[in-house]
Amino acid sequence: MRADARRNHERILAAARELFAGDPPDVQMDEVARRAGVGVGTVYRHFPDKEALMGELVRERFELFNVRLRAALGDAGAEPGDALADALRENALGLAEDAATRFAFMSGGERVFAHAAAESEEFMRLAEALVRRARRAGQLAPGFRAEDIPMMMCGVCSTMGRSGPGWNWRRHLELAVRGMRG
Amino acid sequence: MRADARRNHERILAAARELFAGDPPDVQMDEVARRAGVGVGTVYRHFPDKEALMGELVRERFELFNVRLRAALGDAGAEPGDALADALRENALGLAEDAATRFAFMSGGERVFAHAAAESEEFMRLAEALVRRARRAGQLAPGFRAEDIPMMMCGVCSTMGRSGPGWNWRRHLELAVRGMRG
DNA sequence: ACCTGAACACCGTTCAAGT
DNA sequence: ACCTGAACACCGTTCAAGT
Repeated sequence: MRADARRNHERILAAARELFAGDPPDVQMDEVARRAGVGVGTVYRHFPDKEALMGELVRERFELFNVRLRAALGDAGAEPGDALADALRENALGLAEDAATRFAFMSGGERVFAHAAAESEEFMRLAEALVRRARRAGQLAPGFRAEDIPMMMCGVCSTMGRSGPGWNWRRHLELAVRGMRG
Repeated sequence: MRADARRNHERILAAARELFAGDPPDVQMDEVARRAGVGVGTVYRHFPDKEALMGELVRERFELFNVRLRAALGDAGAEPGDALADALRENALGLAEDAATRFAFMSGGERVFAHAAAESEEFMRLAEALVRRARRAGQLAPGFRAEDIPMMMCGVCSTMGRSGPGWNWRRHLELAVRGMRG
């Protein structure tokens, strides 16, 4: 990839992140191009369509999730149940601060997740290892599975950035964590 | 309201429900009009815009939710904690079978909920009464509040109709219910 | 190789004309 | 009062021309 192309690629992603963090449903491709300082055609050269742009945000977020899970796995000091719960809390916080990616997660279709397939599979492997450890230590509810984690994180994500009396994603997360632990 | 106008109103809503249950993001207003057997202008005469159409779906769903909560309140036989949990299960099932309204819930903005304000306030009153009873019976987790219910239902809703390994809204719901109960 | 932006297609919304 | 649907505006996407 030519140097200018690589720079454009990054600029387009940065522009998308900034704009989607603002008023996500109203983001236009022309606007992304303008903010990135390129023509619309260039946006489409790098990302086949709008969904692909969102897919890349999701893929990068999974990479960040995985960094946290790996750190939790490497941390031999903490109680396994706490290590898992804290990793989920940190990941939730990261997502709460990234409205652009939340939008991609919630409104993106299959293709968005297909683009992050490798990273989400790695996520599941790491989550399974953490769950196994916590289970052995007797710190999880009997029927809980690693596969429940994406659902619960998706649920907590769906309450982020929404307003309403009593709406607080941290409370929601703790409710879910209580369901996960014994 | 004239008889033909009332009939059109119902037809438009029915058409919207059917179409939004199919491929929600692709539903067009022209298509709603065609299926309802009216002109597009008539759709707009009855509903100021697309969001208003979704708002009405949400409002009617809250009415159904409230029917269940009232029934649970009236049922003196069951344990209060079970009465609450079962009402939530029934409401979740209703929503799971109604993809059109799920779309309205998840992708609708503030206006969608503003349109259902009266019904959602009634929902909170009923939920608070059920929670109070279950709390007195010692059947809820210490910090749980009625205000947590919309968050948890929103979370479970966000996993409905999505596919993925292990994705099952009933499991997600039971996880949340375990967090709610002691 | 890669970039540009005018042009096209599609769909939400309006409004002049009709009953 | 209410209905109709052609017309308009907006925005995702393409592609011929450029470097």
